[in-house]
Amino acid sequence: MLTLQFLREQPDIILEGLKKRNFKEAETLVQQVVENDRLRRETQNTLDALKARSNADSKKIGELMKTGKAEEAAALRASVAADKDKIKSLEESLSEYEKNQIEILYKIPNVPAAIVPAGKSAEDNITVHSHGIIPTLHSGALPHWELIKKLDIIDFDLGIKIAGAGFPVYKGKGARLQRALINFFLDEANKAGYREIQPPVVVNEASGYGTGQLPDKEGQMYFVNADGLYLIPTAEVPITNLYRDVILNEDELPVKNAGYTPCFRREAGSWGAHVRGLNRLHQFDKVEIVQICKPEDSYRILDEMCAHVQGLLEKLELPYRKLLLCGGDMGFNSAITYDMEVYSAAQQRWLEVSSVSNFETFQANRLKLRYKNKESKTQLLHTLNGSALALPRIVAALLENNQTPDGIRIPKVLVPYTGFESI
RNA sequence: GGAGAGAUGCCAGAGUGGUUGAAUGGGACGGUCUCGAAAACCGUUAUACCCGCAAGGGUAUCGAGGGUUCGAAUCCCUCUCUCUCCGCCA
Repeated sequence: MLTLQFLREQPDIILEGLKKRNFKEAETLVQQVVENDRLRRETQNTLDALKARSNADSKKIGELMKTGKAEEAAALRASVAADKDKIKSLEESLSEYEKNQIEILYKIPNVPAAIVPAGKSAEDNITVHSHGIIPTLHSGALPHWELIKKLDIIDFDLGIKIAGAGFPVYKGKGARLQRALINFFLDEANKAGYREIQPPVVVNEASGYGTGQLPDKEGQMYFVNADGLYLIPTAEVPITNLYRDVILNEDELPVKNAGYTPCFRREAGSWGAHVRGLNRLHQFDKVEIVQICKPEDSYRILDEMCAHVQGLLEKLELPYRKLLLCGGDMGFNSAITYDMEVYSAAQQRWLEVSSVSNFETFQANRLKLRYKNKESKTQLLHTLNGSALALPRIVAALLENNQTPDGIRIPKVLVPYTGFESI
């Protein structure tokens, strides 16, 4: 959620930035906020003055009663009663303006950072870095959905039997590979200075609003009706919400947390081509890294986080490319996003395995996440997060790229975790 | 699932209708004292919004929402959450 101050003081910068997202309603919405805000302030002004008068009068009545001047008190009472009616109607319109303000603000996406290119779709993203060699596979090489059947390590049919499509069952070396990757990612995060967090995998409504999944993406989350809880689509939600309504001290920054959780996504309406096998699931595992920092540090930290993710991919010996997303392909909350994609050799496709974003104050404003600066003024912080990493597509790429006629070769760095060198 | 208790400032905890944004204690911060520290003493210690160049002023907030009243932390209603005991249970 953009801050009102920003909207009020620099609407031109916002409109200019939102053009890069190809966000058509920008002008209308910004105008609405500014106008609504003007009316809100006007109303609050008269309301406050009226309340001030009635407060003072009430105090006077108390004094008059004490000194036994009942008649004067009665006269004042009448005038206060009259004010009260006005106060009530002004309060109603004030809360109407406040409600409008939130509703409009929820509809305006974050303003892209200066270096984010304009664009409409994934085709306008910019490849800023690539690494590794795309492997040439032996003849008879298979896509991962064939490999997992042949090796009997990941079973979609069993998942369908006990849950539904998109909930695979990992078996034997398949399950152990999952556990190995999770532990590897967590250990690497720990080495990089992240504190490990194990959050709940369900969150309440307030948390959904805090990180911006609600109200927009309501249909994308699984919802437990009986208890009003949402299954988390990413560990970003619980881990960032730990800091909802928090004022940090400057010396606690930056906050670096990381956590492994299963992630649940309904992916409503997004099934079809290109989503075979592990490419898109309803439940998957992911290690997420989350940082909270002072505004002036966030772009340095964004680079640091990207470097961490790239390091993981390099250690896993996976060819990858790093994309700077264009305005139109970026998430609603993000000011800038880098995607990491690995090459999946049998599918001959790039697969997104990580998304590293700086939200600047956009999330912090909703979360009321602030810090006290040196002048002991409270100021909004910046939040960032990134996948480090999401498992299924990593597994898909590992299986496809590392297949040999004799089996799947496990990357060296993982062997201490898996306890085996090939599948 | 059954029964009960509670929700007040950073924390603990008082306050049952009229200068109560809120006693008191603790913590934290600043100062005095000290070579330094401890102790003691003094002081400071909320957030949001509005008006204002500023100084400053106003409004709201004692879980949330509504009601009674000229006036509510205090009375009434609804909701939420937490805790305790019992039950169930990894």
